[in-house]
Amino acid sequence: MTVEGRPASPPLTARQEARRRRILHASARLAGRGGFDAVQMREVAEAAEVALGTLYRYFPSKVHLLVATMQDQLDGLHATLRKRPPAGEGPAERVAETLMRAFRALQREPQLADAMVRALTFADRSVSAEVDAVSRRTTAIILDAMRLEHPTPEQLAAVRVIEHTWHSALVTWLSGRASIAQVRLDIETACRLIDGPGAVRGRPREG
Amino acid sequence: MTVEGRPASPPLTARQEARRRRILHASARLAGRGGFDAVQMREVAEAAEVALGTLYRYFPSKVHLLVATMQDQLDGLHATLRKRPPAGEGPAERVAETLMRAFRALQREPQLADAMVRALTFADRSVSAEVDAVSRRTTAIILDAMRLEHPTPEQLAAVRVIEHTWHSALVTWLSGRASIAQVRLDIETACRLIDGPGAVRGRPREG
DNA sequence: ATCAACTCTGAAACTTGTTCTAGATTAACG
DNA sequence: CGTTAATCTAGAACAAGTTTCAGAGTTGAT
Repeated sequence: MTVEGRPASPPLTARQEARRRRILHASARLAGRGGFDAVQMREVAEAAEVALGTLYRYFPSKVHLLVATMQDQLDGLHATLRKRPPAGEGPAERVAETLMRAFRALQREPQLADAMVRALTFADRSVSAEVDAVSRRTTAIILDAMRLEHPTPEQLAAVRVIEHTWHSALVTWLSGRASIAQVRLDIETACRLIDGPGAVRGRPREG
Repeated sequence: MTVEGRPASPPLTARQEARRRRILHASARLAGRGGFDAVQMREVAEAAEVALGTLYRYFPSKVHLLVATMQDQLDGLHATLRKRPPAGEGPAERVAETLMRAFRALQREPQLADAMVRALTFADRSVSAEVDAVSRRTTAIILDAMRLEHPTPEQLAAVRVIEHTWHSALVTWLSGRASIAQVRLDIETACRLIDGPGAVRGRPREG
């Protein structure tokens, strides 16, 4: 409820920006080890060389902190993906390819992924603005991969379902209830909605 | 980590069964008021007239308790649905109808829904067996609604995506980031996968 | 009925997220 | 510079989940 985050509000001084960075960095590093539980506010504060009260001024809760960490990581991912766009033939293929690439990135840091995703799904209404920001970034990544001038309403609806699937599949994988292969299958299934019933008449696709 | 739950293991005595019931009842009642945060272990213990240590012997964590509460509620829902099966024409329609009915049930107790769903998505590996049980119950409800003798592999894949969508849409609704109308749309979109590309060319068939 | 093993109770202790306070630092401005 | 408001620090305090422990109560087998 305090401040921070939105590029509006008082712009941060250089030292404040540096503090914010140190905090996010410490958060990601601790998360990279023990996952959600290892991100302990006292430890984050200490690692970032910041008082506990200051940490709470920048991020009003542990969930806020981890969601902000996720925004950070997603931005990095989006930039990476832009540099090497997916090569698939149709929108559905490209989206599936992009998401699986994102998945492999998360696989390299499963504990970090765990921390971020748990925070995201545990977030209550007080974090909805930040969670929404994460959701918008995800949508942007998917739409980028589709590379369509004018997505139809059906395709936009499909994107929503794909996002739900991506998100939920991630959760089941992180909690050890689904394999990567299963996740890929789920994502590919959801992506079939993109060139839905209409597109089937165009061409079956392959890959 | 202790015991409990699985119908295997030592069968519970009548008094133990009664304690378990009191605990689940207290949990649901408290959740029905303030949601996840209102389910405080000390209060649950007091309301169930059980010592705190005993509560933890029955349910090794708050998350375990709430997931067990969800199993309970789902069983009730499944029984209700069996009594009045969905009336839609095709499998997709019936599944969408069923899920929206479940949704309305949750709408009547939004705080309870919040507590259960937050617990479910926050659960870590130590709860995966219980979470899996919830997932199986959900799958059973959907397959019931489809009313197919031999669902194809594609349809089973569709069911997985529908479950993901249901689950994730629920989360976004509970955190105030999506309207009921939006949830309905998302579920209907996912349900289109059931009579997917194959069914379009062949025929809906029902059994 | 008796003994051993297990279960339940009540209460304190411990952990970690969160809040609060008093004083030191910093930043903006004259 | 000097002042004033905002920010930061160190540390105590509080809240709720979880653990632990000693003793009372139950249970089951003999």
